[in-house]
Amino acid sequence: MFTLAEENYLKAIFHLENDYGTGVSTNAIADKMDTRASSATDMIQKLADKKVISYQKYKGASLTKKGKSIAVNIIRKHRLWEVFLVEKLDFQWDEVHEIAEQLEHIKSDELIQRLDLFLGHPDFDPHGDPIPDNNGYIKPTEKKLLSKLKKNQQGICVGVKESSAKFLQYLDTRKIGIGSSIKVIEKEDFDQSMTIQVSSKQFFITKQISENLYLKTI
Amino acid sequence: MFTLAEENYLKAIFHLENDYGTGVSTNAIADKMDTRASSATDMIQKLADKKVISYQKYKGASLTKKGKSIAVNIIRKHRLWEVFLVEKLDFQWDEVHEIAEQLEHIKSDELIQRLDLFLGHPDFDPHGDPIPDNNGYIKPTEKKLLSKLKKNQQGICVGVKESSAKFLQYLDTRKIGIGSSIKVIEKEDFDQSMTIQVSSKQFFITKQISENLYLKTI
DNA sequence: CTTAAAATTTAGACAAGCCTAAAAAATAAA
DNA sequence: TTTATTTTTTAGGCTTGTCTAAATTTTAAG
Repeated sequence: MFTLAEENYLKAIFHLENDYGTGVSTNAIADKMDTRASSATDMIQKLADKKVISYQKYKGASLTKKGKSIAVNIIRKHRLWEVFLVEKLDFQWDEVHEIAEQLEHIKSDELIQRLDLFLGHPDFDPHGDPIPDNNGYIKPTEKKLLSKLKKNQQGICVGVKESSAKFLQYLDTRKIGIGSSIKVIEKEDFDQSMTIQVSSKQFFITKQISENLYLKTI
Repeated sequence: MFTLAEENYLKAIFHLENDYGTGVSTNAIADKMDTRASSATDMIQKLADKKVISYQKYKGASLTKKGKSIAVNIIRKHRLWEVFLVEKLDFQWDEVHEIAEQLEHIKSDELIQRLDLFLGHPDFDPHGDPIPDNNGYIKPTEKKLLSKLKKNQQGICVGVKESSAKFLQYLDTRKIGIGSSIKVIEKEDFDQSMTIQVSSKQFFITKQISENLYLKTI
């Protein structure tokens, strides 16, 4: 069995490997966990002892098959709970992350199986992230960062990269959400800022925004 | 803020005061928490420092107003989650206790408020225990242990005292549940065993059973 | 009322998970 | 390629919550 802290480290390492490739540095982990490198080293050694990561001193860490399976299961729980909070309890999409961070650690396979059924086996969470199935399989989705689009290209918003409450609220006030149709009207080479059109309205957005919005191009 | 362990101790002390009166002994707490008296002493002293129990060495502990309010809130959460598990996820009443033991520690007032609304402000959990309202008020219910009834008296089952899976399954196999009409057919003075009638069927039950079933007499 | 038994507390230790400070290794720069 | 910088690890300490063993207090028995 794994402690709360162990589970959170495994999840962090999973996300880091996903975003920046395999072999995660101690500093990257410490950073993600908002802790010190020395604490991260301690935990990395413990997780290596437990065979959920492979690790060589100074060379970074990678999840083993077992570690990945545990991490994906936690992510599955997190995302299912987020769907529950939004669909059943009428939370806004920017309010659910912290609560799901707690709920994801509840231990009961039966619970998750029944929750999944209750929610109608959803494929995506409220931020557009795919929900791993019971075997840990994550359906690959073709999505592009808005920042990668060129002038006049368009797409449907299918997800957000960052999901902080602040960012989600920013989107809310501009009526941008999952399903919104977004078209690039103008793109500035110098600072990557853009003018985009969302259902007849035009907005000016910075690179920081366009790098955190996923689109499915059409 | 209170840790998981602190919350569990507060809950235990609340139940002990409820069942056996105010001023709870260290041993009783240790017993309930399935730990050693020395560990209980440590925690009792910590809780006293935090002003959630009043405590004098060798004289037992009692919840302060603040401590009681925290304990009741945890119990409220526990019972609401039990309702959710049974009503929405179709769990059996004997399967929900352990999961609710975890869920009761999720920290979010908003969550509980919305869950309560989602469930339609239930008054009782699946074992017949009253759900404290948002202010911590527990509606007093007049209920009697089946063991207190005399021959030929009858009532409606409104709750169970013990809620272990084993006991609940025992009741299930005999089709006894919340709402069942139960009549005392015969009562043995010597060992307090009884013959009871539940919807045309008669059963022989021991004292151990009748002391764990609550009835509303009619 | 004095002694035996039971209940409770204290003392000292340990694991988990974190910290700071310092040492060691790896990487980048001159 | 030698030095400087950054990254990572080690060493030693702290808190929480637990334990065992021993000391102390309370209660019960004779």
